[in-house]
Amino acid sequence: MELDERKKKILQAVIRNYLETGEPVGSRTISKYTDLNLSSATIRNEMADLEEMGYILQPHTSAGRIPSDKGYRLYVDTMMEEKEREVVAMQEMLVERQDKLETLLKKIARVLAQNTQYATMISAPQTKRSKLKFIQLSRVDTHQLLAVIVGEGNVIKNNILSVQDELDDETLLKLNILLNTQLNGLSIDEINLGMIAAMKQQAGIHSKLVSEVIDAVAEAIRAENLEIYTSGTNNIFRYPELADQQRASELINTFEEKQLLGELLQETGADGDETGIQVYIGEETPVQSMKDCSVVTASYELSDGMKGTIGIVGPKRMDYDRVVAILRTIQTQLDELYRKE
Amino acid sequence: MELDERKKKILQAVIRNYLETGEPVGSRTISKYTDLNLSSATIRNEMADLEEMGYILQPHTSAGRIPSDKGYRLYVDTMMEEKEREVVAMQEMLVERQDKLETLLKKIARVLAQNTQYATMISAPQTKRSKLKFIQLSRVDTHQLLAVIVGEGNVIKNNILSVQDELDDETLLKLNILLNTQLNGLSIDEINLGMIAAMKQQAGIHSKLVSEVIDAVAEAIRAENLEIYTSGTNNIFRYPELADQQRASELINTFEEKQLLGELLQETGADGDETGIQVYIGEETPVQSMKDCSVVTASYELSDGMKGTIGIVGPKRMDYDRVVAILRTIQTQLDELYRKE
DNA sequence: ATTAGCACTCATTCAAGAAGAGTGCTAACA
DNA sequence: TGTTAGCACTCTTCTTGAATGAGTGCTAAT
Repeated sequence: MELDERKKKILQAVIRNYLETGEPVGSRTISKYTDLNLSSATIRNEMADLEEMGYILQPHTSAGRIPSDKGYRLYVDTMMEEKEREVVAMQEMLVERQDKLETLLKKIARVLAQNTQYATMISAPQTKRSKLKFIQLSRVDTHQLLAVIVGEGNVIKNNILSVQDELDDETLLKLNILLNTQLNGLSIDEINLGMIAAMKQQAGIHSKLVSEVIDAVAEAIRAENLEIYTSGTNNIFRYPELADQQRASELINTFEEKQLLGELLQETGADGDETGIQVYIGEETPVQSMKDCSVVTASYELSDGMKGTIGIVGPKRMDYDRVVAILRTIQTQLDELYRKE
Repeated sequence: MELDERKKKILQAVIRNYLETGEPVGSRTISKYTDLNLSSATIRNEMADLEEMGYILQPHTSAGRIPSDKGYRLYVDTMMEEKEREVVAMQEMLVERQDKLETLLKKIARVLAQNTQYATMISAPQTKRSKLKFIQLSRVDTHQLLAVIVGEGNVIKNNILSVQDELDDETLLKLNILLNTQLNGLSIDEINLGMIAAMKQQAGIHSKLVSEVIDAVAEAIRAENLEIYTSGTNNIFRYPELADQQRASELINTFEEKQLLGELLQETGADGDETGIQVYIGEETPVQSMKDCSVVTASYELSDGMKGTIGIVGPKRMDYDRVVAILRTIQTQLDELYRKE
């Protein structure tokens, strides 16, 4: 059987209607809703075909039809029209660049959640790729050093290092100079064991103490924890099909634990189609607790190598058009904000 | 009418039983459950009295009784016995002091949630009170300075400051020395406008630029945002009386927004009885969305002035004895960890 | 003061019936 | 041959009423 133009139109009508109402949609509704001028009986025949082909399904014998994952997939891939309107409102929220990346990301998550009425998440750029701009060791206590590490995009890391013996001012100064000249401009990926060994050698005599510090700094730089900010998790209660205890509890847990979210968001980063936007429908998502949801992810890039991902989680009858449009807007906003400088 | 010994015993039995089952408890149950050797009829009479006095109430005419807020209150104030057992398991989780306060607090929230099966929250100590240990300005870019501020307990604050003109190395060094000598050991509360003015004067000629920087630093020190970490929010789904959509959604929202939590936690800090532990039952909580919950808060103190609060949110039939015992353990743990150094 | 007994209340459960939405199929029609 | 009207059928949902059972309040006896 072939999916001709009329069947497509009917499928589209079914999906659009279901997106709005969340209720199974019957043949009579379609007959009136579309401009096809077909009777409900004809629609019924076509719908039976569409069901056989797997694009829609019936919750029970005498109910209307709802889109299957396959149906949504077709819709997203070929029938969707991005909505431009309503997106502008977000712009003003993002115009000024925050000096703290964390603040900016939290704000984006928040605004997105409010705007879409779905749950949102956003991963901070991996520091692995970001280049070191500045390192500084300072003494805060007799046996404690503070290491401040600044990366591109003003990502800041602090670490308190404990040392056995006391460091004199001169050694500290030397160490600072050494660390900066050696490591400046490198990305964390590029700092390997060989380089650290070389640095230890250069540092010369104080071997024991100094190497201890260098190791600690290397460790601090390396320590990677993927920061993820979420917002609007309680939006899931807006959608009855997600709001029952079982599902809601699992979802909220996933959002709280954040670890699984990380995997989901990172997967997107890897799997880059040209737009950086990706849609997972139902079972397609790699996170089990979201099997009744759809997830739209968009990767963003602040500057070279500083990549993160934004994700929006909602019911399968999510307003794909709008969500994709909004994400695209944010992508360009961030791009403009950080590129042109 | 007077609350005699027997009535108290019956009330206690009703509450204990209700804490376990979550179901209204009837006269017959009490008759068997207690060692009073009274028939259900007698119990019924007593229960009628207790109801009249407002300690228990009937969901509907022919149901058993459940404790009222007033009943819980009496229980918590006079009948509770803290449970010692089971608490030990937490100890090993906290033995080693984390170098990052944030990590420690998150961990506490997590462990508490897992241990109690309630939702938990913990506020980081207010930096207002904490004494400055160390300030450092560094140049990260031509027009950007990084201010690192370390307080007692190794609380670290970073701020990127933007400046109009360029600062030469010498001025920067001077500024650093000035800031440290002037401000070291003071708490943020103590840094007032007069002091800042004096500093500007001392800094001398470069008035414009320098005063700009000093203002920015003062601002950075002052900027107060109460950090709150939460965990186990989805535990509320374990308790049917909280798990319906309306309530659950509101609660989860409160936990996500965190602002209201802040007010709740701060209130506790102010209102210090000697143990630092406080119980809010039902309507007593200042947060509207928790009117069907009970909240137990405990303040902790890391070192002089570094005070924060831990909160546990659960159903009114929360296991008060156990929760209080656990919180008390944590208090002493933190105390030992930070005092003896 | 305590208890046994009994009538009464009310939430909960279940089954049966009615209503309504929507289908599939057949037969008629253009 | 594609489209449509009509009708029987299916299945969910809502309502109703009866049965069940837990638990009470009250009265009378101990």
